[in-house]
Amino acid sequence: MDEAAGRTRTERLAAEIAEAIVTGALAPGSRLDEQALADQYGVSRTPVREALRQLGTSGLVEVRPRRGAVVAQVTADQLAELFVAMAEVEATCARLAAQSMSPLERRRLDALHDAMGGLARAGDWAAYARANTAFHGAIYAGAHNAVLSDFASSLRRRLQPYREAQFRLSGRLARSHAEHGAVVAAILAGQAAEAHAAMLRHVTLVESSVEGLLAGEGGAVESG
Amino acid sequence: MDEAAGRTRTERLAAEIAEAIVTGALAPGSRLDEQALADQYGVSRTPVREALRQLGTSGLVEVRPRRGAVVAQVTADQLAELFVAMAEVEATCARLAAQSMSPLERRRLDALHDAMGGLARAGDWAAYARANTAFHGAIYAGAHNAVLSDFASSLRRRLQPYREAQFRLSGRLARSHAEHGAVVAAILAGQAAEAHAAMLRHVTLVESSVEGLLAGEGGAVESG
DNA sequence: GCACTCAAAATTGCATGCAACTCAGGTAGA
DNA sequence: TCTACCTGAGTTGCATGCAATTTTGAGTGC
Repeated sequence: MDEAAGRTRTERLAAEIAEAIVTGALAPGSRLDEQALADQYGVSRTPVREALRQLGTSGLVEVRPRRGAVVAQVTADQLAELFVAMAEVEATCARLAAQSMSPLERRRLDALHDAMGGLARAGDWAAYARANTAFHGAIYAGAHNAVLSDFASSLRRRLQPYREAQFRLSGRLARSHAEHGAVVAAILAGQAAEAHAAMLRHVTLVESSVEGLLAGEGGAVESG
Repeated sequence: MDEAAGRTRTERLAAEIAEAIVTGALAPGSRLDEQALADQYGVSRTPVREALRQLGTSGLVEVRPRRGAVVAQVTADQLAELFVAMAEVEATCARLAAQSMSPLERRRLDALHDAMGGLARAGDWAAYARANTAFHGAIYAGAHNAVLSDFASSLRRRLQPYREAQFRLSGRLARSHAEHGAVVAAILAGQAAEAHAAMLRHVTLVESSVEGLLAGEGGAVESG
């Protein structure tokens, strides 16, 4: 059976290529040869081209007219801008969530946060990273605004390779959980301004943590 | 040589179709038949398909697999979400601009605001609408963050048909200019929080103005 | 008169082929 | 030796054709 029936080849290709980029299987700067990708996935160039265009508008791929596509090269400056943008948008979502989350949503967010405490104490960074995506996703959803939520998700996906590494740093897990605690407390209490500030602080700390990692790796901006 | 040198047919098509949608020449909900568009623009279906996909990811067009593309139908709820998202993102840009605009950028913003005062007094709503785009663009640019700036621009483009109508309302021009005044004063003074609040207030007032217009038109969400 | 079935038409998804452009390597001229 | 030009391979942009799916409309039974 052809998994994912109903979806077109273009969609599946876009998802697979995006996955390969996000996980680092395709390094930033790699050329994305249409014919090579077509051969690799056993399709023709047409759906490959459409998938690359789609990824181009989402920023994962840079398509240069008549000069081929490459995996988007993120400079240190662009990385900083991406982090600032994500911090601001997530903080906005947190503020809106504090204002408009339903009681059920608040309880679920609280429960999720509690569960992550166990993962942090156990040092299970892989599980924590997964739960972290769900945690931030719950806050996006709580903002009750699909436009902001989609944008935040897309930024998060683009930054995933750079964020994930920092969870392996010793002590980062516990600190992340503590920062989340401040966000959750503000949201549950309906304190909009405080939720905004706490989330901005949290993501900004993630950024400086990542910057420390990158500096330690010696210059090149790589996802590790 | 082909007029717009360097650009591909796909790019030109995407720009032209987007223009047609934004100006209302293509009404929301219209089917976008690939062959018909290809005939109309004198190209084959391939570049049309690629252009439609591209517009799909930017939200102007809804592409349904195997079921064709239509001009994105904006429901009243979605319109409200778009306005909230734009208000929040613009407010964020205003806050960042208050923090990081250069002296030159501040002077130019001030000059632009002054010039718009004349247009408002003259009641030249068409010129005011154009200058308004430049005004908000200057604030995006002043945030010094391409990611947020691009997102804000794309939201603004999507909402353009709904925003423009309200400038024709008597008195709206003067009030818009007064609201801008509060934003400019805060940015020039470097008062970040106040710049944020003033911009949020301004865009939210635009939203309620638009909602009044739509309600007055009698139900259907149209661009007028 | 209305709902359901089924086949033909229309439309999309994808493969293939060709022309135009880019770029690397080599050659002629200064 | 260096610059400029040219040539050829390789890649992209686009057109065309075919198969699969959706849609439409006529016909049938209730």
